[in-house]
Amino acid sequence: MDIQEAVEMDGGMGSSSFLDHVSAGFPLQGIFDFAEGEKSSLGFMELLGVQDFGSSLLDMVQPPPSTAPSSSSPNPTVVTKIESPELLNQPATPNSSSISSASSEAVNDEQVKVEEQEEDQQKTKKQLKAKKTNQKRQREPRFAFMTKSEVDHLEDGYRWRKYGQKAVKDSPFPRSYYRCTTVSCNVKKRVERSYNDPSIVVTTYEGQHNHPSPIIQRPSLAGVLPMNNSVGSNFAMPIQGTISHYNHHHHQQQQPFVNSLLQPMNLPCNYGSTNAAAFLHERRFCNPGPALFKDHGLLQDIIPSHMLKEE
DNA sequence: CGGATTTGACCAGCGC
DNA sequence: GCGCTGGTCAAATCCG
Repeated sequence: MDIQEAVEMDGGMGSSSFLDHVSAGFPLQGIFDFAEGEKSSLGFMELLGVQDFGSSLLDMVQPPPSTAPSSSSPNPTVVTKIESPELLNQPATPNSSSISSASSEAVNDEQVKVEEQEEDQQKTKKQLKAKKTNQKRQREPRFAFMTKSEVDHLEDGYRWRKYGQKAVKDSPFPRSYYRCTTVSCNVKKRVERSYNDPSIVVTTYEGQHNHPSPIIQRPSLAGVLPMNNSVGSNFAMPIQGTISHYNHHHHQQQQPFVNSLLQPMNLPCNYGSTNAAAFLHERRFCNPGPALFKDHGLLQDIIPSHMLKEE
């Protein structure tokens, strides 16, 4: 399974290529993919419980100029996409449109295309599935990270127990299923490798942690990790990896689900690193706290300066 | 010995 | 209805 397929599972990646962005030398090789958009104005960040940095990060993660027509202009197509009939071809929720308008700042045309294609491909599955699962399984919001890493199971500050592994169609790499080991925390994640680029690990999180990171709580780590001031957050960015976010519409969950999205969350962090330095970077963004990315100094820790958008 | 991992079986959803 | 696939379960196994 390649990345497209991998993500397609969650986001319905289409024929175009998210992976192209990756392999094309995307500076950060990172994309926040606010494909689902069933959220408020901060999209992924809000999903992650990050609320204070406004659109700066969203802007920041825009692709390089080659793929981003205009770094400063909002992208209306996102809204179009999000509110496309495909997506709304589900039992409409009162919050759908308002939430979906959210992430428009964060993505560019390329991303929108990808997202549209994903959704096109996935819409039928999702919607049909949603109808059926509406009564039974409650799907949690999902988002996926695409991370360049040599290790499959990336350290994200939480403890996971593997509960399954499946061979994935069209991919030589199996998909692993993990559950948060914390009792009463039903967060799951799936980890799989892109077969187009085996160095890329696709990690898909499902659900929200209802507890602090056990690693953060460790004194030894706490002393090392830069938890001071404004860098606190519930979320971490993969340093070298490509980030793809798919906060799935699980419309079958309707209102309760939407509400959950709008709540501050203690979502997992994802790390694309295997080295200590990167881990420290990552941890800092994983720490609970008010403001994330208050200054460019922080941003520049992880984002090339040219990726930073003037605010 | 307890917790984590492995792995085959099972189930549900979906397309044909 | 059948087969394929994703997702989960749970017994067996591994490991510290």
